[in-house]
Amino acid sequence: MDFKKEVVKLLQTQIKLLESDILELIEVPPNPEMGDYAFPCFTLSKEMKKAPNMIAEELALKIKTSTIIKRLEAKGPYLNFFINKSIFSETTLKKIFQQKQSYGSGTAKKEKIMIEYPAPNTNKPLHLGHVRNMLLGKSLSNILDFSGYKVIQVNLNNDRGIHICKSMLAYKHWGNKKAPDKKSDHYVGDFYVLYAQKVKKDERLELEAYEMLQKWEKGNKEVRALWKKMNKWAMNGFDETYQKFGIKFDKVYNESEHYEEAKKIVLDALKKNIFEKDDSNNIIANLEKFNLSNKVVLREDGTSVYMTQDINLAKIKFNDFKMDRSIYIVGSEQNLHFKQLFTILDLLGFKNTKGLHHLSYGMISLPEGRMKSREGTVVDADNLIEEVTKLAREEIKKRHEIDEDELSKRASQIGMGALNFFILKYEPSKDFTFNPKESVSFEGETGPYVQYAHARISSILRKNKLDVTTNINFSLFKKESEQKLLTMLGNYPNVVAEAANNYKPSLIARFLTDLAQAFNEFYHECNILQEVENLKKSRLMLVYCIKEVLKNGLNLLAIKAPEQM
RNA sequence: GGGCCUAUAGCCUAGCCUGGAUAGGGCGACAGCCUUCUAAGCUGUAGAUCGAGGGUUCGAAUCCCUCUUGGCCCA
Repeated sequence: MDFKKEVVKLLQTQIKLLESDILELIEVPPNPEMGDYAFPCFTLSKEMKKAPNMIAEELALKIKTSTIIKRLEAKGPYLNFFINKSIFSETTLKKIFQQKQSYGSGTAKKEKIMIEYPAPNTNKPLHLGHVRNMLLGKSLSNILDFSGYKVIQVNLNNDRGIHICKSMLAYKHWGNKKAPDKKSDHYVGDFYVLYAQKVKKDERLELEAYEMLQKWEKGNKEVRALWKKMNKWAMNGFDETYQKFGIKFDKVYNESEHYEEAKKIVLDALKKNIFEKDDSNNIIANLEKFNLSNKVVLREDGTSVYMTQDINLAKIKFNDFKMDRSIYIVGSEQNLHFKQLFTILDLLGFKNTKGLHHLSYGMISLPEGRMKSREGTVVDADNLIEEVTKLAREEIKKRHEIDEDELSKRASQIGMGALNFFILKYEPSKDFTFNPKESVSFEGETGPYVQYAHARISSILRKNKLDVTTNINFSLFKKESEQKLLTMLGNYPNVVAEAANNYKPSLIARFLTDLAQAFNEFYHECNILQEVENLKKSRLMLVYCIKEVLKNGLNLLAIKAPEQM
């Protein structure tokens, strides 16, 4: 049942516009009292040389109603359409009841989409920036998968380079060959911070780190062994954190495994005159034609830069998966880098440049300023999880006396719910300041607010199961709050599609706040269990469907929907 | 010096791509609502020259130009 199409059909009986043009024009009135769809008559007024108000009034008289569109009304320059509410209620609710958790999903598509995230450096633990990255990657994967695409999630470890050697060097000097006595990536990170402190007093360390890198490049056994050991610590630690966010990768690439062959591609392209040499003998890509600054792709001493790896990895990944689209989730400070990368790949004749996309997200800073790993002024991912879980635990304890197992389960669901939602509700491109004290709240536009609505419905349905063995009357939803809910439920598939098309999980988060809010208004206005049998059944059906959609949307944001809070 | 992004109430934010009917929310403040389905909730009040100026248009928070602010990047 497509109500909008019906509006188009009715309009076409009187006006000579294409279906697609009319669809573009149709909007939803700001207030439900004004109707369900509106057709603005401004554009017609030029052609017909009449005031839009007049046109609206004439059309209102001429167009005949149908079973689906019950009434139409001219309101100023708008022609407003009122749909048959009970047909709408019935089709929407029945659809949700039948499809359950697949309501809003897209038809299976052939298109394969690769999502690459969070691509950490293996010399320090994951921080708040990675948290944003991981949540975007994870939820976008969920949304695209739900929309019917084949999603491939890959990670890339930046596991070689001078920054890695710095942690290694500090460990070599002051680590006393000890095994980690804490989460192993944090242990590695401590030596990175230690290096930064020591190098301030002794500049020679810098040279020493550089020598270590050279030894590594030459395959020095001792250096390689240390490198292997510490990288394993780092990656094992990351894996634990990925698990907390429910992240799994289809494939993990390591920079160290590919950096040699990457150089060959560059040298080869130099021979073909695709690249050139600059005054300092670096190999560069000349991008002047594209209004981009030139980019070094291989240093004069033959060492590779990030760009060298990225060119090669783009090819490797494509050969591995033959994906149609490839989305890199990387911070906005690398906007130029990715513009250059995609242009360079184009120059090199890479087949799939149209499918490349940099999903850029804004910086997160702290009230004190920018986060700096070297100085230890970062919000650590694991500590953050611990903190929000602890806060959630305290909130639960204020309200309930429950056993430890249940308590820790709920605390984790609610704490992580608050964290995920807080970060995902912002548009990816927005910068924001993270204030640890104020940011993770459980009231207002938050994850727990949405979860709470879900838990309330669960509680109602525990007390009275939804009975579908007898007929449900779908024309009993007379309250404004009920109508608002029905409209929102019907619109969910459009929201999901928009989130998928624009790579914006934030749209789902906004929708969920609105739906939860509409439910809470309804909840306070209308009783369910005390109502007469007919209305009780209808309302149980309504809240059942709201619960399904809340859970559905939360899932897309990788947030659990607790039955009890 | 060049490029990209940003600006909406005390604070955070939606709307901007695709111009349209009174600029939505949230936090905080103030005033109310728990013997009734979970008060992590609900209702109400106060709070916005949509950064500034100009232009396009019947109509601009939305499109164009200039300037300012803050951020990121390149040299």
